[in-house]
Amino acid sequence: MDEVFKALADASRRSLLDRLHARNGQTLNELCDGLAMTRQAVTKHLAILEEANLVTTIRHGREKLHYLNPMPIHQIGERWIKKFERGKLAALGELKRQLEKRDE
Amino acid sequence: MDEVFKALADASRRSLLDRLHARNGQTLNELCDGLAMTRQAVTKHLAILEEANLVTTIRHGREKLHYLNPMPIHQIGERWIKKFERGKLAALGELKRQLEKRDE
DNA sequence: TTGACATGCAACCATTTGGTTGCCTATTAT
DNA sequence: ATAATAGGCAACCAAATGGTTGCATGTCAA
Repeated sequence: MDEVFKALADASRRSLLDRLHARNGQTLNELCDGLAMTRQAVTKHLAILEEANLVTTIRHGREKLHYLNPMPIHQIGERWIKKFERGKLAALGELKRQLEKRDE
Repeated sequence: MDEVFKALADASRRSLLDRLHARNGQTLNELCDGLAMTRQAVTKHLAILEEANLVTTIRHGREKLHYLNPMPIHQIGERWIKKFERGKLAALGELKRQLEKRDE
């Protein structure tokens, strides 16, 4: 779980996921296109995404195809975000109440 | 958005949010209890959470009360995670297909 | 078979991060 | 008044992070 949060903490990595979301199964060089980074930097980012199981790769000859694995993102939604959804309104209400009390 | 992701990337900070989720409106010292960290380290974490708008504080005499603001978490769920929910099954299907093709 | 293409590996670098210690200030209780 | 309590500030530090460059390797096409 921690690895997933850490992987998502970087904007470049999130944009790589976005690109794979738009078109799955891209090669390393395709994913580099248009990014203001060297290929090696992208390689490192993809390694982190792979480590976090957000991306799965398949070698196909001299190419390496990258596929998005949406499960970890889904799990963060289920196991973490939803916990804060419950009680969200209560927390907001309390926050509002306390902010108002401040001005007494 | 980036600030929120970065704030959530640290396990200590997520645990602080958990604690506030369990009991809202705690003081700095209360939040320090049981953590293997100095008070100053916790202060820094809370500052990052505050910066990301995940926590709002109210001074009350010499105490500083910390309140959870669940909105940024909610927004990440809405604006980011849900995007990957759509097409999740398609992506998983394609992933499976490619993984099988690998063994041909 | 030889050159071009796709990727991998390793060393290096600056900056950020997560933490510490030491001391200072403000508020409350005795 | 004074001691204890709650928190703030600043300097410092080691390790992690995000990036680079240079070179090596494997694979495909002419």
